Amino acid sequence: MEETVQNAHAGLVEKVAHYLREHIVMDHFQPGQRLPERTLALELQVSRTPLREALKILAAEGLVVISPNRGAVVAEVSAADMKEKAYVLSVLEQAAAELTCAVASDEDIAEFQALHYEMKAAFLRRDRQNYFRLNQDIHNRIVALSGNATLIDMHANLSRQLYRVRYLSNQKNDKWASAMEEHEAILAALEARDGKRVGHELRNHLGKTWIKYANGEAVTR
Amino acid sequence: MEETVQNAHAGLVEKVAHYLREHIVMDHFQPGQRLPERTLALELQVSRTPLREALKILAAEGLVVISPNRGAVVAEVSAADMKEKAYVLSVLEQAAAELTCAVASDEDIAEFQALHYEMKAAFLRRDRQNYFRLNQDIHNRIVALSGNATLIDMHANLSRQLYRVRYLSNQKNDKWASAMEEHEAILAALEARDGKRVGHELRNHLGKTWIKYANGEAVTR
DNA sequence: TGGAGCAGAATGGCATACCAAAAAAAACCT
DNA sequence: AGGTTTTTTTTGGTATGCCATTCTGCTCCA
Repeated sequence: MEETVQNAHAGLVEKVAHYLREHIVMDHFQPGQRLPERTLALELQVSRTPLREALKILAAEGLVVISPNRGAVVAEVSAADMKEKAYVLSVLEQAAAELTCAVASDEDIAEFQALHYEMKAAFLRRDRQNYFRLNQDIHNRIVALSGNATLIDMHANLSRQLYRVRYLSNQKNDKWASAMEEHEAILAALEARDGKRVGHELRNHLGKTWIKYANGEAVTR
Repeated sequence: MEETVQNAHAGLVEKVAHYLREHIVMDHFQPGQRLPERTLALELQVSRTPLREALKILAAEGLVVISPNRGAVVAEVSAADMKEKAYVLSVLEQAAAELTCAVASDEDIAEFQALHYEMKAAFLRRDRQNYFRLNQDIHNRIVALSGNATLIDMHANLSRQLYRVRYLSNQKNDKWASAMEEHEAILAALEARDGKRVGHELRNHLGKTWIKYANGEAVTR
């Protein structure tokens, strides 16, 4: 865990790990694809040592799978896996929401409102790109405000693993309008600082999103 | 993540990681204690390479902290950290319980009953050791039956990190009787296959356990 | 006497070399 | 020609060495 703002000057393995994470998550590496150490090391202009260490980290995060004497492979993610992860994600967000409601300041709520209406603007303009970004932002902020570092880390981790799916889901979501409505409900509950309700709405919202994805099949090879 | 039954013959890093995990979790290494590569490698009779890789894994799991150019240190666990983790643990167990109730077979429930009454026997004999073991067993089994691998992994991970605290908490728990009562309630809800209720009782149960700990201060240096 | 500065020792970071296991390819036998 | 065995090549696992950074404690100066 720990999420030192990485990058910059810190260790090579962090950079490598960060690089690989991004590429896996953004789907530049296919699931199942092998990650041969020498080749990759050559490409990244680093030696095998930091690369190997980075791979161990990614394995611990569940993004790659390392088989003994067989090396690292980009983790296969079945629709079932995604559903599982999404479920846990929703559970975590629900829990975070309850905490957040208990501690959010007026300014925090105001910021949620601001983000929400920005997002609504993006929705009205059919600007999926910004809608997606703001949507993510709101969800992350709900978790961030919870103040529970463990929760935040785990959420961030899951969120990363679902990024790809979530992004694609956003692109072709035909029930966009209803998703927007659900967000209205979330905001309303936030304004009322009703933790249980926010949690419930969130869980409902996320559940729907993912069911939509799961049915539509997708991506995962 | 990933929890291949490891051990046995698999890679050296797995063995080293497993060894360190156990020792950290069992409190054989003090929080804050440095883990110098050369020294440790010498002790474990391995070279620095697999040790370093093992440390990266443990860092990803949150058991050690690695600072750039400064090496690995057993993660400090403040009472606040523990409370955070315990909270998330309770959230995960609650979620797992709901799933488990939905899928548990009659045999599964029977096994819960069996374990419960074994535990009750240990309680009546004031056998804290076995009480603890059975208690853990029940909680783990509830999660295991959920069928959600992500949830299971995350729970196992958190559970490890809390092992030390939980163990000590068990040793000096003066509200043992009420804890036992809570477990009665959990079993009853399980028998009724009332997911919501099991989840609620579990969350309540765990919450109390940890509050007891947090007040009593402890361990954490 | 106390603090700033400066060796020297300790330690982590990265690269490389060597070994063993597995996979691929080639040769051989039927 | 097909399949099996053997050899070669590839690839991951581990050890070690060198370099950079940090830490320690000593010296020297105010």
